[in-house]
Amino acid sequence: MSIDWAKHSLAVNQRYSDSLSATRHIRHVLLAAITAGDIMPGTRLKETELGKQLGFSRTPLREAIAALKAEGIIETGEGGSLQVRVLAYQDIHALYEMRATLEGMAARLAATGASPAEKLFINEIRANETQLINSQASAAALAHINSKFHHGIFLASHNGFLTEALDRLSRIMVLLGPTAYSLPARIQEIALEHDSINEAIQAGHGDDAEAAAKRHLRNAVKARLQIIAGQQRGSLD
Amino acid sequence: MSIDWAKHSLAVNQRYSDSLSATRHIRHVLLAAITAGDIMPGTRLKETELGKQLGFSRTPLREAIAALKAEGIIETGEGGSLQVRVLAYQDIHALYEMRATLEGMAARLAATGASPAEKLFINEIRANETQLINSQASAAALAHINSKFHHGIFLASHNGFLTEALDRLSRIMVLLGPTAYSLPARIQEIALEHDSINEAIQAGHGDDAEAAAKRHLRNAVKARLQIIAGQQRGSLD
DNA sequence: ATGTATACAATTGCATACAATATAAGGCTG
DNA sequence: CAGCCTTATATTGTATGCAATTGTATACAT
Repeated sequence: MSIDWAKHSLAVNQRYSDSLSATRHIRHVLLAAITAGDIMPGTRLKETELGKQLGFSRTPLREAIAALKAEGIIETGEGGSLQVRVLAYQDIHALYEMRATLEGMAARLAATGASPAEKLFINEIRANETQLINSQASAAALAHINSKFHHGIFLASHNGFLTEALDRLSRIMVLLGPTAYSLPARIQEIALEHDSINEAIQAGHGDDAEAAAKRHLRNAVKARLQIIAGQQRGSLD
Repeated sequence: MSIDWAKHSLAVNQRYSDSLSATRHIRHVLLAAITAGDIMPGTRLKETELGKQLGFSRTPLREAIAALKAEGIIETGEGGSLQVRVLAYQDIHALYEMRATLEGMAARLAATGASPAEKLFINEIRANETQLINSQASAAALAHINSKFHHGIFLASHNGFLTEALDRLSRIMVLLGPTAYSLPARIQEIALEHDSINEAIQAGHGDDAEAAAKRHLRNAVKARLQIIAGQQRGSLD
């Protein structure tokens, strides 16, 4: 395998201006590589090889891996070998079930407790998303603004544990591969669903916001299953 | 500080028959020590000292700490120094708010999706709890059976991510100190609240189970605030 | 030809050694 | 006497080396 680590390194360094410990740096780079699909679930990770490629010794590497194992991104195989976690089919349902509950909670709290500034901010992100969709932006750009919209709601919940739990789930979601923005038909649906969440939050209607968020995620899992069905190949050769 | 590490080590070894890697062993021992109150929140942890006391080198120690940092049990101070996480007052509300949502979800799923065997198991734990209360068992024993009751419901939800999230919250809860079982008046209330959760689960009533679990946690946070108020001392000397 | 056993290579787990940084103390100067 | 700078010590961050375990390949026997 030959992965362009510099690409991921750069994205990290831009934000932290090189003043990141090796352990945290490695953790970010590994996450970025997994998110980008450069390292697929099930890939075996060899400490020696990774260390050489990244230019760090095994000690900080192992610490970063210990953290990622605690988060459920990396798992140890039977013989102690390391690999990127492979999600089972039922994990997908469990994952979206959790997200539905937690994002529903976040939307409710945002509707009832967010500050005016936070609501304006969420509304603005939503407007930007509309612009991007109308300008036929790339799937990556749409996925990015989508993250910002959801994350803005998380933060507006004013509950650090909720935000952290949802962030953690988001990181695990990248193990599922391509986002729903690879389905053109789904893009317009997402826009409508985000609109109803946003409107309920702006209006301060907690019940509506929670319901809208849960609906959004029920539809999201449906789209996800569609993507997975499209990826099926090889198993019947 | 002189902590009886052997006590915590033993508890680990009993269950895993000494075949635990140093990293996992250390992680368990540290968690046990924090849970037992031997290491209070805010305590500074020095790697060299801990390593010497536990009889391991700093490498596995740092890996265990990296995992605990990822879980939010240990945090790094400004100069990179390590300390057991100190929860802020508002963290308590956020924590219980999360638990209310997640335990409500777990109770609902247990009511609607648990197998007959799982429901019987939960019912049995509940019966054991009644026995212990009637026999004036210690606060520690009551806290233990309480954990088993809640954990049984988590597992019966058949959602690994939910179970993991709740386990994680439970581990963070130990940072709050003594359990509600130190309040004699609360014990009977807990029994009643557990009963209504259990009955709803046994009857398969999802809505009722969720509502009962949420009620239980709203009362729990009230009791927790009472404990904290009772611990107030020194600040007005 | 297939199954098994043995030897070798590769990889992980742990410990020690070294480097960099933060903290604290003590002396010097204003 | 107070404040700051300097230095020394303590603690964290990183690298390397060694031991033990696991995976693999090859050879031999059935």
